[in-house]
Amino acid sequence: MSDLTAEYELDYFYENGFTRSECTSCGVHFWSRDEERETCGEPPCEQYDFIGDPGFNESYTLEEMREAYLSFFEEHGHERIEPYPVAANRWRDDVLLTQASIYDFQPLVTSGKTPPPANPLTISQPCIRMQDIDNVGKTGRHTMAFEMMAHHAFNAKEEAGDQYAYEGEVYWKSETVAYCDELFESMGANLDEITYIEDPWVGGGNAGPAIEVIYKGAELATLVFMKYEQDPDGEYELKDGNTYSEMDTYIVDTGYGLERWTWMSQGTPTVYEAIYPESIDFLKQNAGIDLSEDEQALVQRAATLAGGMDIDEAEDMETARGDIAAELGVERARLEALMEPLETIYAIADHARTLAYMFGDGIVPSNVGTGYLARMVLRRMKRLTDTVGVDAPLDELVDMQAERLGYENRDTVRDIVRTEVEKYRETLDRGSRQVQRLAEEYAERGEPIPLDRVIELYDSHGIQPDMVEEIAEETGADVEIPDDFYSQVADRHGGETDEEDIDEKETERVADLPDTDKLFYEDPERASFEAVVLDVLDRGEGYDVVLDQTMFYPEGGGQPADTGTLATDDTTVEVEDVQEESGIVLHRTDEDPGKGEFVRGHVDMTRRKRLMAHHTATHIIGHATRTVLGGHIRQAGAQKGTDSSRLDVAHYDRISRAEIKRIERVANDYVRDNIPVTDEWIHRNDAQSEHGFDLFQGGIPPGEEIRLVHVDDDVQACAGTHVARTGDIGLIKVLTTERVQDGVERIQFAAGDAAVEATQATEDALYEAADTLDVEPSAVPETAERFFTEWKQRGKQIDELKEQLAEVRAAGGGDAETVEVGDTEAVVRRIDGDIDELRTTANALVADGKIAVVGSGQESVTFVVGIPEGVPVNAGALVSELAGRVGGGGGGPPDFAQGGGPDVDALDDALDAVPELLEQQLDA
RNA sequence: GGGCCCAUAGCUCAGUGGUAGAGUGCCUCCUUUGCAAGGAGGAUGCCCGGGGUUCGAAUCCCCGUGGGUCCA
Repeated sequence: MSDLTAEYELDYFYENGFTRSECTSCGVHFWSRDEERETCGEPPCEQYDFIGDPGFNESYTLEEMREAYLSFFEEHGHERIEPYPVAANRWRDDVLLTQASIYDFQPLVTSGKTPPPANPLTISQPCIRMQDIDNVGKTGRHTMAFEMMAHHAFNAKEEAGDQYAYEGEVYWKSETVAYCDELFESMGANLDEITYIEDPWVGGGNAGPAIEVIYKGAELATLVFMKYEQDPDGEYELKDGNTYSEMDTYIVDTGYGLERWTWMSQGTPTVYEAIYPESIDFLKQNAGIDLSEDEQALVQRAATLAGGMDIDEAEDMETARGDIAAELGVERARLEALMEPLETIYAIADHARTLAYMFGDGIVPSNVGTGYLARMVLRRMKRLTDTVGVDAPLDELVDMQAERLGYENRDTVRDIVRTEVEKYRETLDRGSRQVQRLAEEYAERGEPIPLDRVIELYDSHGIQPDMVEEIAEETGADVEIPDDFYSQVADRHGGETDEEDIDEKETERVADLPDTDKLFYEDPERASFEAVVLDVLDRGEGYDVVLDQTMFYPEGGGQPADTGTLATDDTTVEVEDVQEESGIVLHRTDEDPGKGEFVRGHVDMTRRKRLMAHHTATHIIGHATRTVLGGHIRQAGAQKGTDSSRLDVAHYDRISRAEIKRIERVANDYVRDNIPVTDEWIHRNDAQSEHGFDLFQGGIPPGEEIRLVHVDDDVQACAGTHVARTGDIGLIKVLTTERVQDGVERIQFAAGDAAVEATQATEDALYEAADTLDVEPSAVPETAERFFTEWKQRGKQIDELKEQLAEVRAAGGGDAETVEVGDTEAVVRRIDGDIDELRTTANALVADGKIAVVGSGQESVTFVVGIPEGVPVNAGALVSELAGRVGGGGGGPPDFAQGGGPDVDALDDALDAVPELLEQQLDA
């Protein structure tokens, strides 16, 4: 394993009198101005050294510290960049949440494909790390939500020339450490106390040397120097066991925790009291937590030691708590009773802030993706508030944070939280009823509740095991929840199949051809064009024709490919499909037009026009939906077609019929206003800074220049073809909505001719129904209702009549064959009716104290046998015997049985045998 | 994206191949009456939709629809 020791030999360290030492406690290497220093300074090697004794000259609020940092780097030649959303999946598809500022620039900027918005730059990026969820509140320093203040510089090796989106070196390691020192100095920190720990960094396919910056027991910054990428043939083997090679680009990636810096400046017992003091006060008061001075002092002393309460490092929380109690000379139980409510309060505030970021940035609760993570956080927060007795509504707590963070969609955020809390309440209600039933069942039996039932409750119904324990105890049932409960749940999911996406694109000789000139953007209404065949690739099932230029739109952005023809003087070939591979348009044809030929292309414009109408309509429907339902509406997928299209949007509730009507009306207003649809190619950084991330409704386009399509004030990055004016669409008709996932609604609609056709189809159905009912179309609902009611009444009437008929039959007469069996009269009879008639007849006979054997032989044979109480005949056995004679089977309880078989011809013989069979049973 | 669970009376649910049930609510009557309640009787239902297996399906199988939940 290569170590990167040489990487840390910075000129800056030598020029400023630093010494490299090895921590006597944990063995890491670190640099410090203090040559006597023995430990690295980070917990657990040392404890917090600033509680009650701030490490900076002045006390800063969160907002002040953010501003101080950003303006410091602005003054040092960095451009300030607006933060990105916490939902990282808005611009990349490999992660869900933003976990570091560098996420903003992966993968396109770090790989050098696109330029950074500024170079160098500074930013304070909101981040969410779900993996810290168990530490939140306990260590005094962990938060799920935090802002990573950072400065970044993107460098490319001189010899790489201009093949990347940025050139040359801005600055590298020494300058980065110098900035850090200078920032500390400007805050009035004692530079002698700072340690720079060597801690190589590996992550996300990249790696490089990195430095952890420790001051007074707290890690305040990480300076990462990204310069390697994962490479199976690479010469460097790093700590994750993979090999890496050097990249042409090398990037300064720093991270300064805004919350830690604020905390350091205030010296409060925990970070939480430093960053949202008013929330903590409010929650404490609401939960009725009021500490005496002694208790306050104890809490403060415990806080300096709380660094050891890290679930990732501590053996278990109880032991860690015990150690701290011992150190303070108090009982563990006393410390726990004092600390736990506080820790819960801290966690609640952090959960609220996390949710404010998530919902504020447009995440919608769901059973998938970021929406699921948000749901988990919200439910956990609800449980925490219940535990500690906070009765303020969650939407208010989240709103307090959303206000602080300056979100403008606070009404929507509150609405989402309320809806989601209500959903959780329903789940809990449903769950507790189920657990109640289960517990009663097992309490009655005196058995413990089996574990797999508890696992099922959790896995299928979202019921936490401690809820089962609680209810079981109340009900008097036993249940045991093992420590590895959650891993047993995980086992149930076993065999998680990661389907491998082996998508071997054939780039081969296509790569050498020039990019195809796309004519369809210039004039999307034009059908014909002329071109030269640059190459023809035989694909076995057809040919891929490469032209120098084309009017054919290749499939992309949810818009299907054009079809049409290519004609030479000799032949005409059909274009069946069109795909694009790295800038080259491949026309799939049935015949070979001939390489080097001059062709006239003709696009099927009927199809194209329908697709264009649907594509523009998709933008309009999206915009209308956002107008009607709120700014959180975001495209979650789309597919255009010639007859209809669909748009999936993220929304936290079902879309009502009334809302659909409003969406339809708003959409058609845009059509009626006949607004011009315009497009422009602009630099992605300009597009992003002007329009934000809502641009990327349909995915993230590659490249520096991106195409924007404007429809009124709706702007989207889009490569598709559109109508010239919204009026060209003619009409937009919403067809259906369905819920494709929790939190995702699919809107299906038709545009233009297709909308007229769809409306006609609906009308046809209505007219047909009206015709059948012989009423006006407008009377159909009323008439259908009347018919349905009448139909139900008749059903009841028929039942009554059958009953009467059965009584009449039972009273005698007809072709009944009556035999005496022992002391009882038996009636054997063929009634060609349905099973209900046979049953009611048999029941009526039994009520008269007679044995009833009735059979029906319409399409198949059915028997019903009824036996009065006290008569020693087994109905089941008799039916089974009779049914056997008609080639079927049957059975039932001893007093009433049914059966039958397919052989209708054998029915009468079977009935004739009944007296004999009855005698046999009596004799037996 | 994947796994699992659920759908029966207005509501909450039982019913694992053989005559659709309970509690609650509803209606009528009685008792009592300040309210609450008590007694007797009654009506509850395309057992989510569509196919299949079977003599027979609420029940088993398949496909939908709607809802829930866990995981990535």
